[in-house]
Amino acid sequence: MGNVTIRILARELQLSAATVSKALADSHEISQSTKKRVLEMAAALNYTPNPYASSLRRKKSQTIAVVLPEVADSFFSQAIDGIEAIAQDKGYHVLVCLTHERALKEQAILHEMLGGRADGILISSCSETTDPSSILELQEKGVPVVFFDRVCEELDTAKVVTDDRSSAYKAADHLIRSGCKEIAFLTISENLSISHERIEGYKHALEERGIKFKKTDIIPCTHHAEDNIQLLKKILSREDHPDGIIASVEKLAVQVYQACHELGLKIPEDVKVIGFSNLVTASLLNPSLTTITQPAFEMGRAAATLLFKALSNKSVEPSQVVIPSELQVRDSTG
Amino acid sequence: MGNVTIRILARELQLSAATVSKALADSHEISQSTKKRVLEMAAALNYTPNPYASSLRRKKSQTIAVVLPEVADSFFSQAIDGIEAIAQDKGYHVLVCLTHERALKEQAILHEMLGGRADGILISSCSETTDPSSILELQEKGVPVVFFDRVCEELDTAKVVTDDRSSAYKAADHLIRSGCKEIAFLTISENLSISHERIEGYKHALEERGIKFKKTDIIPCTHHAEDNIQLLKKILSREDHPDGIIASVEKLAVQVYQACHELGLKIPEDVKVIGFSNLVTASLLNPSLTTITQPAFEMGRAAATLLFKALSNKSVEPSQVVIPSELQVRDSTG
DNA sequence: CTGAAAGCGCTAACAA
DNA sequence: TTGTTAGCGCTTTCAG
Repeated sequence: MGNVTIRILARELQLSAATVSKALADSHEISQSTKKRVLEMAAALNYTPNPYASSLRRKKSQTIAVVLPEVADSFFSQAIDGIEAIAQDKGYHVLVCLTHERALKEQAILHEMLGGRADGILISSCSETTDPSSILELQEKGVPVVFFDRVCEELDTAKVVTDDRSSAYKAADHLIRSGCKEIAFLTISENLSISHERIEGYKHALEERGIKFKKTDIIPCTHHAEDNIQLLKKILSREDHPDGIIASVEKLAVQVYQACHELGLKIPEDVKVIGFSNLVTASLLNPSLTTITQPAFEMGRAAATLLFKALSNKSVEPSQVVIPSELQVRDSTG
Repeated sequence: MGNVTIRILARELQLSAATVSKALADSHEISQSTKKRVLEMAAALNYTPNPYASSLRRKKSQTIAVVLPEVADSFFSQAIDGIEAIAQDKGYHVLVCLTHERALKEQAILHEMLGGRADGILISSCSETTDPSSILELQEKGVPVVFFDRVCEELDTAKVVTDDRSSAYKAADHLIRSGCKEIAFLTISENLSISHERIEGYKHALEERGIKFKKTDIIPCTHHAEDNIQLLKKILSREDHPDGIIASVEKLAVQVYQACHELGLKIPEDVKVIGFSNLVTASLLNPSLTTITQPAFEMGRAAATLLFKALSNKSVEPSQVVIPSELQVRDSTG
């Protein structure tokens, strides 16, 4: 590889490696003139530091890991943009680790993080049950962990969430006001904190409006689009199908549209639809989709900001930040 | 940090560090019984290797870097999913580096990669001009670089692209057959290889159908949605506005819809639209959007596969893989 | 202000 | 089959 190392720079400059290292780090104990010489030589020889040597020595990787279910989802990709904006600003790298909604994968990733690959972790947990042990170990080791969106309630970490419960309340309330009598609630996993919160908000709205909650209106969906569409078609083909649907996950909203299209059902006449979604195309859909829009980018930024605060303070305060979502009424509930 | 190291394992087991290291690597020169003991002790003490020590020593990071403009774009996020699927399978990590379409940022990232942070690089270059020097240096250092989608023509690297030229040809041809007389072509950067290819295909179709190419029909757009929408509204407000639009970038297709909505223009009656896009919602838009759908996931997979081939072979053949896109005719050109 | 020495945790030669 | 030794490239005392 014949790489240019600090030693080589030092030899060329007739200096010690230590001095060169300090000069490159802009240490105050090095004279301006030496710094200048070092920097020039570094540029001339096209020196690039070996990050791993530095990490090993300093026990810091200048890297944060983002652990999340997938990236092909508007919420997550926007959140990554927010995270990355902060990280880049702080001179940190972002390792993206996808769990594909598999608890085992998530555990493996987190366990691996114990090795010190990342200085801090941002996580939006997968829909299967989260095993808190690795998280706890990470915290014990002083690796700050910040949950965002899909948090783990049992854990005492910093968290960034949106107002899931009241958003779901608003969604359900809006549907009821629009005339819906039976509202189905689509979810991917009931043991996910946000699902739970959202279901509570939904229930609350029903209660308040004197509609009795039917357990069968909570529709557990899968991660397979086709299966969901089949299921939705079955439900929507019934004589007494729901006249309102809340899709608590972006993808599910799309699938409802697909199912309706295939069945020839009219939105909002036959069924009104509202989705938790960050789709840029929401307003362009046929019909335009009423959404609960989450502040994805801001949540990413906020989570990263909390993480870096923990990283500098060394004190990991388990604060909780709530950034409100917004109900955007469009034609699908009109 | 009191981390469990190989030395500690060795001490507990009354073995040498080397033996433990080899046992953990499942080396053939270690007896089964010793391996078993080591593994058990490692599990008992919850040992996790320090990846940076290993990287430093082996001069391999087990990490690949993906350098791309942004992640909040269906093409890129799907491509990442494809890349990650392969990387995870090979036991590699994925560092996502965003350029935000800034050439300087891209250069900085690539330069930094010279330090050995990643064993290989996947890149879809930004829309500003790419400086090939860092890429060349990386190649000289034996770091394989694979371009995908937005390739750099001057560089002799492995590349994964789609059939941009013939796709654009098909798009333009389809519009002409649908009755369009003047077709605007929206692009974000003309010095981007794919823009160039696509424009060529577009020109070719015009020529073949006896429509004279007007340079003013190539509309250079920006990365600011609002600016683009203003521009589009200006163009579409003209008496003699184009009756067909090819959006060569996913976001631009969405912006055309927005501009038309705001102006009250009807798609496809007033203007027909076709977009290079991987939007899952394309078929649900109002009206459904005719697309050139790129094989994003497959391109990601293919690029990663090429990279790993280079990583194992040590021979970086500058092969070029072309995966065709698909014209999906929908109502926006009906 | 500069340098010498030590070592982060791991692994590759080489020896035993 | 196991152990000894050395060192990846960097940073951090501590001494000069």
